[in-house]
Amino acid sequence: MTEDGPAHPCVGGERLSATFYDRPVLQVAQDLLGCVIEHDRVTVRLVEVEAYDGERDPGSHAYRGRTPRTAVMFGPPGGLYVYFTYGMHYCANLVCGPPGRASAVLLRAGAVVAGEDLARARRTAATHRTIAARDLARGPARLATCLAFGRAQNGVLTTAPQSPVTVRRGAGPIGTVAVGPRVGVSGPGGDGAEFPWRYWLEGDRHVSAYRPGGFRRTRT
DNA sequence: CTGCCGATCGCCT
DNA sequence: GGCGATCGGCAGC
Repeated sequence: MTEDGPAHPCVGGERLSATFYDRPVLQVAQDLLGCVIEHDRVTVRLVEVEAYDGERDPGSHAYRGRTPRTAVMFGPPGGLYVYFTYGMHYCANLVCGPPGRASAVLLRAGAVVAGEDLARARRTAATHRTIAARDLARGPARLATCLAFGRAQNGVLTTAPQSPVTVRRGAGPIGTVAVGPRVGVSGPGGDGAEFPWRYWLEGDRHVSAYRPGGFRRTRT
């Protein structure tokens, strides 16, 4: 491999660099669509993501400042932020620039393009059900399960040469990018009017089915 | 397909 | 003590 000049943007196989992540989060989020993420023999092509801005976005875990849980988001771009939620699920984000701003992109859904049998085994072990290929990584916690993401992967720097988690450009065209409200975000801006920061590949069957406007019912 | 609901526990107030 | 950046089962259309 040579160090001369940047890789051609359409060539697959090159790991995304710190430069890729060290840009505004909305830009990084859109550019991640069509990219592939690999860990422990399973590869997923990203078809749906959401952007979170640690400074101006009340929906971000980092909005209220740095805590032990959110520390990774304040670290270098390209870091993997894995968090545990609802008492049973893990979700994964990629940290973006500028450094220290605590912005990140939530990986919401993808298509398993390699290691399908292993991905299915992981999902089956978690659910004790048979899973259709389309549903393997259709949702942030499902995607994390396919890739075997857990506490051990929190803080992994995906741009490091020996990183166990790699993110690369996809090979083919990505088609049309759709934009809309984020899923499951409540509170100020939760309706998506202020932060339409969910991006997905239009028409892709692997995009999660959860309604962007899914209203949370206040308990009566 | 849609809507409703419970599971389950770490995090923050 | 309250509430999630969720998921799967079930009922109903």
